[in-house]
This record gives sequence, C-alpha cells and structure tokens, in this order.
Amino acid sequence: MKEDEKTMTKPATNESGQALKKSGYHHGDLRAGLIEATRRLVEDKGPDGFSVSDACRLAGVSTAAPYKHFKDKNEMLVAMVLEGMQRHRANMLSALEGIPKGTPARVTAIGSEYVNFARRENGVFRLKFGGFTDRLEDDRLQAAGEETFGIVLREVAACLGETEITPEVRRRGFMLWSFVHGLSFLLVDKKLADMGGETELESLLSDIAERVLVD
Amino acid sequence: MKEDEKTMTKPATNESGQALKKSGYHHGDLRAGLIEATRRLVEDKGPDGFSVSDACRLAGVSTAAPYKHFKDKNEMLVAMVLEGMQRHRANMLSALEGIPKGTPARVTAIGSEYVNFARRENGVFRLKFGGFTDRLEDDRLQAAGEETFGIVLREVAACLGETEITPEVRRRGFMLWSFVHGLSFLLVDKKLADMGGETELESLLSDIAERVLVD
DNA sequence: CTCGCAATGTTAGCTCCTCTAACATATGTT
DNA sequence: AACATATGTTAGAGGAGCTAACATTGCGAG
Repeated sequence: MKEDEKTMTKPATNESGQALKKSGYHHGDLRAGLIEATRRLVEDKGPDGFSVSDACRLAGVSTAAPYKHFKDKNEMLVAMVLEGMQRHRANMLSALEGIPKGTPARVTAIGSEYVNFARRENGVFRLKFGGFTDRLEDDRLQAAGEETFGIVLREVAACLGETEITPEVRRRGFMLWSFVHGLSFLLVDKKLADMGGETELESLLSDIAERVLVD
Repeated sequence: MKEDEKTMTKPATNESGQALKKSGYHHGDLRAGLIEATRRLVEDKGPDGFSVSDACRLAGVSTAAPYKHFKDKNEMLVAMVLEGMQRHRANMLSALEGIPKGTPARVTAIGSEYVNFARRENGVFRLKFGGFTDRLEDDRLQAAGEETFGIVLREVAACLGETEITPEVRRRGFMLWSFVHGLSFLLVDKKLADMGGETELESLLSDIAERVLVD
C-alpha cells in the first residue's frame, strides 16, 4: 500500500484526543470528532453556552457538516452524553474491583465514583440530569440510567443478604441514589465547599451507607 | 393615531389577576409582567426552550422592551428564580406550623415541601439547581440558598438538642439536604415513578430523617 | 397648568445561531 | 474506469439576543 499518500490524509490524528480537525476534504471520522468537540465545549462553556457552530470550528468543518451525522443539536448532545454515561458506568464497575462482595464498602465505592464523575465531567452530568434539552429524554439515555441504577441495586441486595431485587432493596437503593445524586449536585454547585474534601466525602458516604443499609 | 384601536385592546388581565399584557403605550408594571411571563414559559417549555422574544409576545411588548428593566436574558431568569425561591422558603416555613419543635416531623415536613416545590415549580427548581445559565451564580441566589439551608439547620439542631449550628449539625443537615435534593431531581426526572406517590414520599422522608438524626 | 426631563416603549438593524437546499468531492463496489 | 453513495461545502432563510436612535408618557418644578 502507498503509505506515503493515503495515510497522510489524516496527520492531525493524535491518540491524545486531537483527532478533532480534518485535513482533506473528508474528515475521517467527523462524527467522533464532533462528539469530542461537543464534550470539550460543554465542559468548558457549560451546556447552555454550547453551540453547534463552535463545535464545527473546533472540528475544522463548515457549520452544515454536522447535519450529515446528527439530526439536530439535541442529537449531538444525546450522543455525547451517551458516551459519557458509558464511561461513568465503566468507572463505577472498576471502582468495585478488589472490594469484598456484600460489604457496604462496595456501595461507598460506587457512590464515591458517582460523585467524582459529576465533578470531573460536570457538563455530561448536568446534561444528563439537569433537565436541559427538553427531549433529551431519549429512550437510550433512560435505559442507560436504569442500567447504572442496576449496579447499585445489585450491591444493595448483597449487603442486605438478598438474592433478588426485592421492593425493600429497591427502596434502600433509591435512598442511597437520592443521597449520592443530591450530594453530587450540591458539591458541583459549590454549595458547602467545606464538605468537598476527599476525606470528608468518604466519611459522608460511608456514614450514609451504614445508616441506610443497617436494619 | 388610531385611538379606536387602542381602546379596543383587550383588558389583558387573566386568572392570576396579574396584568401580563399592556394596554396603552406604557405597560404599568412591565418588570413584573415579564417575570410572570418568564415563569410561565419556563414551566411550559423548559429552561432551555425559553426565549426573551416569547416572553415579549406574552407580555405584549416589543422585543427590545425588556432591556429597559433587565440587563440581559440571564438577569430576567435570575429575577424570576429569586421570586420563586421566596415562595419556596415561605412554603417551607408555613409547612412547619403546628408541628412541635425539636421533632423529626419538622424536618420531614420541610423535606416534603421541598420535593413538592420541585415538582410544582419544576422550571424554577431546574434553573436554580440544574446548572443552567453559567453565571446564574448570582450572589443573591447564593444568599437565598444559604438562607433556605439555614431553616433546615435550625431544625436539625433542635432535633439533636443543640442550641448552635455545630459542625455536626451542619454535617447532618447536609446529609438531609443532599438526600432531599437528589430525591427531588429523581422524581422530577421521572426515574422510579413508583416512589412518587404521596404516601411513599412521606414514608421515605420520615425514614431518612430518623436514620440521619438518630445517634 | 405647562414645560421639560427621565422613564419606558418602539423600530431598525447588527451579529450569531440552527438548520435546509443545492452543489461538490471523495470512496469503494462492480 | 464509472457510477452510487457518503460526506463535505456554500448560500441563505428564519429566529434570537441585544443595541442605538427615536417616540411617547408620566411627573415634578416653576
């Protein structure tokens, strides 16, 4: 194969995330490039400061290009959030590694990762849960959320010695989720900065887990 | 000038008693009219679906009129949210009437009103806490939030037999606020509709209050 | 009461944004 | 090599936020 000419069509490609700009007439993977640009811009300027035009500039394409890949602005955001939620879920799962099953420590670990994701990927978090983009109530997002909640429920069930998701398990899981969810929002909103330290956070999470999981 | 047309304009007051539309050249109280229009539109179309132009149409003025009263769109939203938060706080306070001091029932009552406000005035709630409008981080909003949290802290202190806001009181209050806050978001987001009933809600709230306030 | 000013509206218009239509270019299948 | 399709581009409609300049009204001082 002619490496010298064909592969030169995407020199801007860079594994550190710089596959954003195109070089020739065609981009190579504009869809991924736009999603990445969307992510960066939303993190940077906030969900409502984001514009498709900005994403196009970042990706180095014309403002009409996105519409070959996404129905509209909303679809772009949905695609970006879906990607983020996969990362979120993967992070939560990997946070469980090495922690004995059936212990509240697992619940705490999940909660910790949940909060940290909300802080690290603030934009994704707000988009998913903050109520932007009215019809961001996409079925896929809904399903992704349920799946994430399923991880929590499984751990709660184990802690309570249940083998199935009983109504009581669901109830306790819901309590925990509410707490962690609210905690994420409050920390991200910079309310009560004094609770934001890593040790404070761990302390709060394990405290709550114990209070909710104890009979 | 067509005098007859002016007089033919509708009375322009509606069920809420507020004069949304103007009748003559001057509106009378356009600032209040725009805030009310903003509130309705945000409730109706969601925070991101809201436009100043729509509010102008609702109020019956030109699209430039708001800028005599508000610096920009963001200021309009801040003003509307501030109004809503005053209602929120007043509701929480009146929910306390008749409940013996120092009992967890007071904390539960506040939580219940918190959640119900989030459901009733979804738009205000999302605007205040959902992270819209980057610089909605207005000092006045921040202060209003602190004040509302103060109500919770006072009740928590009473339940714990403290006379001051100790760090431990603050910690417990923060736990409760996180929970109620997250609960509001999840219910509003329609996750877990099975927990949304009034009795379910009361049960959850009192359950949590007990778990967090017990030593 | 009238005059004049400040407050409050209006119109026109700039810039930017979303999204579409029509056209252009690369890709890959036959 | 040739065509069909995918994926870009430019041009432009339509709407939103906001400003400048102009118009109307209410109100206080003389």
